[in-house]
Amino acid sequence: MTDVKTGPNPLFLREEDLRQGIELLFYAYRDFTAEPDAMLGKIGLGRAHHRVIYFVGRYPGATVTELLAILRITKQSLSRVLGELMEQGYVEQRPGTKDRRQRLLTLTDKGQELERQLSDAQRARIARAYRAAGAEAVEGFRTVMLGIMDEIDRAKFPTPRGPGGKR
Amino acid sequence: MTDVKTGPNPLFLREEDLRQGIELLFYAYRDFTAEPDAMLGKIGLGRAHHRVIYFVGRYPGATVTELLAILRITKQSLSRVLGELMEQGYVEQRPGTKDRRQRLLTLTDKGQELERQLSDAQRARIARAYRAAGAEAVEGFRTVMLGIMDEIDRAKFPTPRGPGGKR
DNA sequence: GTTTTTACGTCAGTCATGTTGACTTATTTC
DNA sequence: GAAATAAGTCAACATGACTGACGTAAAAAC
Repeated sequence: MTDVKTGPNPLFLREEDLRQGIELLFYAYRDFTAEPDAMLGKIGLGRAHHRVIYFVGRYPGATVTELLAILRITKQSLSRVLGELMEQGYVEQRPGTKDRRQRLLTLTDKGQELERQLSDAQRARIARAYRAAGAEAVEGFRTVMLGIMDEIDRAKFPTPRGPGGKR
Repeated sequence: MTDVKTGPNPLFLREEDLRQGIELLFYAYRDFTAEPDAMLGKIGLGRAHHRVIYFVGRYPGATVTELLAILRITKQSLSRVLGELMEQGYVEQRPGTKDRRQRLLTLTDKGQELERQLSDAQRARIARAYRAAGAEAVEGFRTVMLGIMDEIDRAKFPTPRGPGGKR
């Protein structure tokens, strides 16, 4: 108890600090997803559809296998969601040219429009938080979030270059 | 377009930066929840049970209404999960003393033990990320996460006091 | 050139977690 | 005493995940 030893490195981790980290993730994620979820509900879609639309928009021409690796869900789960999105004209697929077994996925115009609307709410939230926090805090955020995620996906986030400015 | 006005503040936000923020949240949360989910699966519980156990452990004597405000789910959803946890001896309730309509929730020893096991995986993940990132980055993480969540719950995270050290 | 692996799809059944809506009981507040 | 609040309950339903089994086409390996 009274674990208050002041070292030269201010980073000693109390129970309290770690608990706070857990809760920050819970609350931030809860609120981060609330707006898109509400929009999706109105058109009869769910969060799973948002994720697929988001990542197909992010990686146009992605294959089903690539999507599965990102989402970490089963083929059967993805299949239903993807099927609904294609049936409703948000996503299209075409056979791969190099490998004709593959289905390369892209967003239709309708899909891009929905993607934009959904992610705009999230982008605005991130932008607001980033602006209020400042560039240095954003770098810290980035570093910690990368440390929280599994190592395997960190390569998706290349080291940022400042805007030619200081440093 | 080309919204690139470089002010004295180096924080100008490109599409790319915001997109990256969205993805950091997705990947970090995905991996943050994976380990407890796997443990819970083995004993026939799910993430919803973890959340209840976590917050009852965090706020011993919390009422059902308080829990509902934190989790933002319906009473009926909570009721099922809470019922299972009580039936299986993880959570207990006793009537409130000041207001006898209330049910004050606490973890049993068994519940505390499970809470510890589940959250240990998450605490270890946070601790690893914090240590690798350093104190300054952690402060930035905290600031940005607070900015992402709705204002209403920020009061749950009082401004940290350094350990009597620098600053 | 046959075998094996891979990419994708599908059918069927199940489970966990959330929702809405209606209604009840006990207790506190006005 | 009436109204509001805290909690619980029943019923029906939607979503998003899972396992397991099986099928097809194409590419890769032998």
